[in-house]
Amino acid sequence: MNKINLIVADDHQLFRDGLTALLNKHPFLNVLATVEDGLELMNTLKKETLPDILLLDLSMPNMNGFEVLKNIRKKYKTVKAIAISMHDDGNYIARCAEYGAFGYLLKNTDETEVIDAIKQVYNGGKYYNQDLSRKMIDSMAEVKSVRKLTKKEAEILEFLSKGFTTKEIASKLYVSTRTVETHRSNMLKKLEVKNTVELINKATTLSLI
Amino acid sequence: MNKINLIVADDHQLFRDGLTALLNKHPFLNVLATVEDGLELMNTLKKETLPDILLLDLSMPNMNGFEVLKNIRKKYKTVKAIAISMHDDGNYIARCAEYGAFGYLLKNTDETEVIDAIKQVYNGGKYYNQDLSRKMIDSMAEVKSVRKLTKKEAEILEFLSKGFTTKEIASKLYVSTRTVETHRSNMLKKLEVKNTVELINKATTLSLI
DNA sequence: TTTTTTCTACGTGTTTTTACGGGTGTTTTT
DNA sequence: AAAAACACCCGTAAAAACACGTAGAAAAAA
Repeated sequence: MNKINLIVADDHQLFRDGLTALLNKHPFLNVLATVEDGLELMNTLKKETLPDILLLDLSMPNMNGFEVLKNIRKKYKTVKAIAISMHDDGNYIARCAEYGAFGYLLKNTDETEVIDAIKQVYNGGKYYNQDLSRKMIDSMAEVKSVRKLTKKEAEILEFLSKGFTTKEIASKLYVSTRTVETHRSNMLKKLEVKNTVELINKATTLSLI
Repeated sequence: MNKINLIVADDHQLFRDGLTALLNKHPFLNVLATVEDGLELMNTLKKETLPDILLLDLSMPNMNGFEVLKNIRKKYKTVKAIAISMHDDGNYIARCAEYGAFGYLLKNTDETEVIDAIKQVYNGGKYYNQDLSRKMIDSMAEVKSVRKLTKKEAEILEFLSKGFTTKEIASKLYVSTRTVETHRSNMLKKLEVKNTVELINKATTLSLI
């Protein structure tokens, strides 16, 4: 059996190194490289041998895990990504599945499960454990009903989440306050909430923000 | 030189195991146990040999790192805690210092720094690197100026952060909406912000919430 | 090229927030 | 023990934000 080549992507060096130390105890695994964000990853893939498996943290600076997944699927079809996240969140999981991740692991999983997942994915399978699959299905209904926010809406949401007032946002975007209010109000309807604080809370849990 | 006995506390098993694998490569370190939350830690300390050093994640369920630090200082004076957090946040660091942590490390530090910190603390020193110390000092002024929120204010803030409206909160607490508004407005002044969203943002970064 | 969606904006009536002020009881300082 | 500071409560009036409907032009999708 050939060695399985891996790359580990996570923004916390300690986690990265720890995980590598852990993986390296297994003689059939070979960690080719570790990177701290999506950008570095893409550069590494350009230059080095392609790995069989990519262990990918979702929350990274520069280019997050979701972006990475999209890119990988386009440019490096042979690389199979397994997401590693600390969020036990149906929406995250669903998005990973959608973007073509071959597996999803929680950071509070154990060594055995990681190894299992790697083996399974390497052999052509997928690894989403039951608990996670259920969460994903639960969140589906909700996510679908939300569709997406439009560009302008997302832009305004961004400002709202930083605490800017309607007036401030209007002047930044060179539109009338009414327009900003309309966009906000449309978002309230889309997400079925009643005020800005709830909007931001919900947008956050749906990772729209 | 005796071996340095350690306990690792973190809610993510993979991080815990990874860090342990990493520490165990060093012959003078000995990981006595790993635990996944503050409660389990306190139980372990009750029953087992006391460690020299405790590597302590701050964000854990059941009993978080800050609570742990308080307890440690009361009951187990010989155990020296080093906080390991992913938050590069002056306020966190300051609170750790206040509660008697002997060091503060970021999760994106490297192996060398961890080992350094452990050695230094074991030998009677403290380990707060320069960058962090500066952040702490920066945040000091701000934190002090904030004083504390009163009970009622904190209560109302809690509701606000969950997206309840003024009216809803008023009826929950059996006071007029005007009162709720007054409290909110006082908080806005205290934290020097201009609306509820900013209030919640700031309260969060100051960990008042 | 139709059709649909998105972005922009307005009007009107309602609700919420803000600014300013006042009152009572409790705790802290002097 | 008196004075000062704080915490909590509420009112009015004006300003801002909001709800809800409408609607045209531009952009995207079919």
